[in-house]
Amino acid sequence: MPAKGGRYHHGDLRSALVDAAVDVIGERGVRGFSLAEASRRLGVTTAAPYRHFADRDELLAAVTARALRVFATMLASAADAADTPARRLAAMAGAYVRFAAQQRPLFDTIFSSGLDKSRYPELQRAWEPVDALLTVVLEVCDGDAVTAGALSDAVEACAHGHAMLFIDGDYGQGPEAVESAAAKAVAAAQALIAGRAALRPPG
Amino acid sequence: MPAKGGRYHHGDLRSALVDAAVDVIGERGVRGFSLAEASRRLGVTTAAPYRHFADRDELLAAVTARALRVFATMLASAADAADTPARRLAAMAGAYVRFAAQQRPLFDTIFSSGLDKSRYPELQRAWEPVDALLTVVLEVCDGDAVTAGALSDAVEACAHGHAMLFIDGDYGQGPEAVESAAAKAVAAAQALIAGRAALRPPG
DNA sequence: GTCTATATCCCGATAGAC
DNA sequence: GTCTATCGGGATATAGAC
Repeated sequence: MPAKGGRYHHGDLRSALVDAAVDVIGERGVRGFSLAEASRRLGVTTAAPYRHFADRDELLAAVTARALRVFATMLASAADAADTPARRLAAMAGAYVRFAAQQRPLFDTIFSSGLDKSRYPELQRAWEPVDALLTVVLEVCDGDAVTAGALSDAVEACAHGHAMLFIDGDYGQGPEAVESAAAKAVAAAQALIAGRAALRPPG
Repeated sequence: MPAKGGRYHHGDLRSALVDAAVDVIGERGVRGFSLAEASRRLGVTTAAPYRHFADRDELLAAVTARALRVFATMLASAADAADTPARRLAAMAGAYVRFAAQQRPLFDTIFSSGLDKSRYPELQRAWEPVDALLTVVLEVCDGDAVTAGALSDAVEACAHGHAMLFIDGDYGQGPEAVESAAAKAVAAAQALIAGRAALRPPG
């Protein structure tokens, strides 16, 4: 906590800036984020961040990396609580929606930052644990890689779509709407698993 | 066409501004859009738009309304080309993805403008034709409204998710990637239809 | 219906002091 | 490692002339 109007000397401005950025994004959206505003909230001048980040986008990348760690953790713990591969996959779809709802600034940052991912190797690395989690589909499909790839895409798309529709307010607001949306995502994943024969590419 | 540096007197600046806005959004994204830039491209001053729109957001709302009309048209013509309710639903999922790919500025505007929809009745009206198209699911489910509602949500979410993943570049670029992504959305819709029994809310 | 001119605000980024 | 000071740029929006 910086003293009001005082200087900020606790030596972890870098990390504090990431926190502040999340707050700003939560209130004003990704597009409303600015280095200046984050600095102001910490009681430092707008010049200070440049000791720790080359520019605005680099801070945004740091926020994204943190967001992806949280995301992967939520998906993993949902998967761990289920007892079959199919249930694990469905549970991750539900966790996907809950992450969007409960950590909306992080979700927005991951998917709407507008950052050119290829320019930030840090981000590509941060995505890997998330992608790895989707490999459970291989077990669901008994090692059939073609069907597994299709199922993986479909479940991911479906979970993402439910998350977006929830955020858009189509399912209402409040904790009960979150659970309702998550349940829809779980059910859709189960339906996709059940109907996965239709997913195989033509031919 | 405004003369270079000349005045703009053709009397349809309002409509021209919507066109220009689409161009700007196509090049810089929704968040890069500004009234000033759109004005500049038409050779008018930044004050001119205020004769036609109260503020920046009102122009953005006009763009969104136009985008929704195009969207509804694409979905409808895809549905018309299919011969069974189930195929119509699946065809709309494919058209959803194609719209995102072929009319990306419009898609972005609809889903990422950050506009508070409840404040623009014009937008709520513009959504109605799109929502109405999804009622084909009732036929797919033989009038079972509960399953139909769940199936409708699932297909919409899935199509939306595939569109987003395509835009994010996860499926590659180019016309062939578009068709691939659209095919995935169609297949996913079919899988959801096939597995729709799993979609019914618990109980 | 558009222009000129202007007021106001915010942002990113840098140089140099401490 | 942070501050002071500042530059340059771009946006929204308004007032008043034509």
